Amino acid sequence: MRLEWIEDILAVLDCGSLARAAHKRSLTQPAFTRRVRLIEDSIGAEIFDRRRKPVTLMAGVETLAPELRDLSLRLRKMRYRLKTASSQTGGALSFACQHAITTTVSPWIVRALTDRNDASVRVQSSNQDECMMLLLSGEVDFVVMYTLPGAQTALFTLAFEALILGSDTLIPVCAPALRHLALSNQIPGISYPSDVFLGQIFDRDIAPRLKADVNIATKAETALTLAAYEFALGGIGVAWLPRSLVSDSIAKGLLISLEDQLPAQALEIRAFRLVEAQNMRSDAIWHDILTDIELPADLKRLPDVPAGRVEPVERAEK
Amino acid sequence: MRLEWIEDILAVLDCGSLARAAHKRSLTQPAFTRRVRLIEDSIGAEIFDRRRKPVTLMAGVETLAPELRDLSLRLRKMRYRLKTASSQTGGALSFACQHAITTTVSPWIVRALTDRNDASVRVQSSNQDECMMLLLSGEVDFVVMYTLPGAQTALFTLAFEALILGSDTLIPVCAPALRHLALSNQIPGISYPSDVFLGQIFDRDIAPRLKADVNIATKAETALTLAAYEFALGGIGVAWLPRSLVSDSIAKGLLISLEDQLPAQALEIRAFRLVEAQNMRSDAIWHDILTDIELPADLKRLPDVPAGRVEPVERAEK
DNA sequence: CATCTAAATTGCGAAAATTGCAAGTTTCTA
DNA sequence: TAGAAACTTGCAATTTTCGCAATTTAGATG
Repeated sequence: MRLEWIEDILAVLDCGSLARAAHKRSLTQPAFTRRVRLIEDSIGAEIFDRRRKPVTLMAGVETLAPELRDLSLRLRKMRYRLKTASSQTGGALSFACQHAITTTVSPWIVRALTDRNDASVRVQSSNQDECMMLLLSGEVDFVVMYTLPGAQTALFTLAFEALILGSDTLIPVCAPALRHLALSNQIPGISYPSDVFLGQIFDRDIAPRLKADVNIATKAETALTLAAYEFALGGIGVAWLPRSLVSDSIAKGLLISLEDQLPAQALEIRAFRLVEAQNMRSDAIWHDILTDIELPADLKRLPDVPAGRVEPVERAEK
Repeated sequence: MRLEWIEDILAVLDCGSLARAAHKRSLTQPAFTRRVRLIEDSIGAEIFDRRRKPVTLMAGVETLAPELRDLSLRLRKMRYRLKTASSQTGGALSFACQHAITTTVSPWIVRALTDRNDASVRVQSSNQDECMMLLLSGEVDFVVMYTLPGAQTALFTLAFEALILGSDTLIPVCAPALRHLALSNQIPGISYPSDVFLGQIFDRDIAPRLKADVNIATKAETALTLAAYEFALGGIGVAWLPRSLVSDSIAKGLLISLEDQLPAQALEIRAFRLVEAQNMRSDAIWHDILTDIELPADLKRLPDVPAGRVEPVERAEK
């Protein structure tokens, strides 16, 4: 039995097919098929239902999902505790943020923390799911993520305490040379894979608002906001990027904003932490520093959104 | 994180050195050293304290031992539940017993169960530790093991319910041709490794009672009672074997008992089950069949030992 | 019913991991 | 200060794991 296997099984459950699960687990699809069969062989029973084409879990196994999730989490916690049991990283405060946040918001947070606190700060960036796992396994003290204004992204349960740090907007931009194309009905686009957060935002909240006769032809796809930024600068196509990231380039005329012609999407920047397991130091930081951190102008909290602590959002199944 | 790793770590904790842990985990010592380093590399921290020569766990890691044991058990349980979730073995009742029991007592139990019950019965034999793990992980309904008369073998906690099925005696036997040697001061012996149950019995309860001037020269060592039996028949040396196993051979003159000259050790045959997690059927079997199972004469309960349910024995650390 | 397509499996060669054996090192112990 | 026990390293053989390409299979479509 391995943590790896448990996560493979859960990936199949969550994704609904081997192909998508393979992608989630960063393997080619044939390799994942084999690994899944290895798991079955090791355990000595059929775990996956191969009678239908999108392979799913056997009915009996789905019942075990909650226990599997719990084990996955506890194993991650154990790994982390083993890691820190001897080599006391001790003093360092750590947080995680989505890749897209790393370049815009996180420097301000790090500065705010180091200004008022002598302890060192560790930052790591990852995708949304992984950020939450880092938080749940105790590996980081808090996470900073983009969320949709208002409320319920998946995964946020009563176990989290949230704090709005600021706001941002995902705006369509392109190189000035592309202006004529961007106003046509056949727009060259730089898109995000639909399994990363920004890709989901695009698919769910931006794409539906495009004019019916407008078609976006994906020229490039990347999961990394910074790569999309470079592509946009290079004139590959139109990219939806956080305003905070591109405001400089727009001011310099390297990029132009298309938000008058194409839909944009407001985003909130929130910090989350576990309500349980808080130590004094991280508590002080949470209240003293994060609640009124001074972000640059284009990341300021929107006036109509109440700042400060918000109620934990409604529980949602993934 | 793997179940394998957790058990490796616990083996080091329990054995107190890499060498012994390697043996327990059935690897050569160099291979185990490497695996242990692989674990450390994967986790990214020192887990083992190499400053002293018998390598031990880092102090901080020992703290995590209870959690590690719990995870180990839950992973085993999960493996079993995954195995049985789809392919409902359903009807079959199953039990495990020590290797030494398999040939003597278990046939009678199987017969008693199949006589009164239509369901099929699964038996597996293993060593003592593994039997307990099978029981704890729910993989078997009960286990049957030799114990010392009276009480506290290791590992038995309040979570178990015990039942005395019968008694047996570990007696010294040899081929008739060896009688003269067996009565000398230099006895050729067939011994058990000290990490199996019968080996521990021998080291702790039989060897100390040998006359001071008697020396046993180990000619052969085996963990399997049946192998020791064959060795004894083949005239390799003196072996301590359950009376029930050798009574036939003694009657036929193939072996002779040396219990007048050398120490013997009475053993109890007990069944154990978890007090929790009992279903109706296994409960009925426990009470109706096991409590007054009819064993052959040489396995009968000793008259001075009260039959029937006994109180759970005292908790003991391994 | 034929055809098409998404999804899963299989063949194969390369890269990586794992292990045992033999030969060192290091650290206790007497 | 030997000697021994306990651990580490070198090395070669074996096994696993993986990606790519080709093939098969279950549903969907016309």
